Amino acid sequence: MLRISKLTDYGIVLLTHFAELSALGEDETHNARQMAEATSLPLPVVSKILKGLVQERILVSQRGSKGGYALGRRPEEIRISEVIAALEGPIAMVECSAGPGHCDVEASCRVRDPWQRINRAIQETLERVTLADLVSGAPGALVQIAARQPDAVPADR
Amino acid sequence: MLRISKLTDYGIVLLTHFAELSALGEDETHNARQMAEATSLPLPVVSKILKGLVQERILVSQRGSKGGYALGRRPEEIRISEVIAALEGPIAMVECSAGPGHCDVEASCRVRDPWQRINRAIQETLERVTLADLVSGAPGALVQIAARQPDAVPADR
DNA sequence: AGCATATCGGACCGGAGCGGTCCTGTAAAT
DNA sequence: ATTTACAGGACCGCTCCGGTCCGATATGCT
Repeated sequence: MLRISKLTDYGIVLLTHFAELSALGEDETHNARQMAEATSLPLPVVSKILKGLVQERILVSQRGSKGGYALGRRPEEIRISEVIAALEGPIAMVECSAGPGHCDVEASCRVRDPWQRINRAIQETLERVTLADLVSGAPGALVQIAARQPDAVPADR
Repeated sequence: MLRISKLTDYGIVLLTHFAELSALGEDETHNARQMAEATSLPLPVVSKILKGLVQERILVSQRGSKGGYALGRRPEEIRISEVIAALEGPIAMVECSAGPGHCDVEASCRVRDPWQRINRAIQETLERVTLADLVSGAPGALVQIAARQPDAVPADR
């Protein structure tokens, strides 16, 4: 299916919401519960995703009481490719693209090199899209919250 | 990981071999066993993949004794995107890109539209690469693809 | 100091889908 | 009629994903 994982999809939604809040001047940290409520996503899932994004410095975290998360950089500096890489590892369409040693006949493989190029093309496409591109337009963002119901998870309320 | 399935990867390898045989003037049909031996892949797997490729007319099949498979079109007319679609369904990075009805709040979703564009960009990247590009020793086309600016992602800023 | 809050890091688990096998039916050649 | 080979399934183990939970740590407040 050539799909990204659901977690990554949710991650984009969460980051979009962060960017919207940031655009409104609310640059303080927001905790996981607030983000979960705003996006209608389960809290544990949100928590897991935000943790993953912190490790790649896409978000910065503040522990303890009054703690929470905030964007680590400006939305224009956050590329979609980075988000995907943070949440599901390196972008590699086939194993052998991620590094050597994944295939025992890679020395003689005739398609490895073409795959590398295709992979690069996709990667560069994803690098050209930033978080700022996703939130642009559509003023009146405050009312319209990026709420996505997970279709596999029953609404637990 | 943004990866294609192993089956699809094998499918590309098999098709590459078909194209090479075709370039040598050997245009007869080749049966699954021959292809399995030539690529060192298990016969049942090869059989399964070839069956899938026939359904999308990428290969044509000949039943019975002396039967086998052959390319359904010229290598220049077989796009990688078609191969992926044949073996693992429509190219959709998120469920809601594959069609309506996958998400119950898609009407108000703020990130759906951006995802559609990203999805299209990837799809078009994959459409630009044909089987002929993969077998040509000097993949000039692929270099161009990687360098080309895909205007498919319109900067909507 | 002590308590409450909230992230951090990891373990844990059920289910879906993938990789892979096998079996029965059918078409074609000898 | 027999043999060959594709067609179309069912089937199954295994991995990985989506999702939950818990203990540890860091911070703010009283």
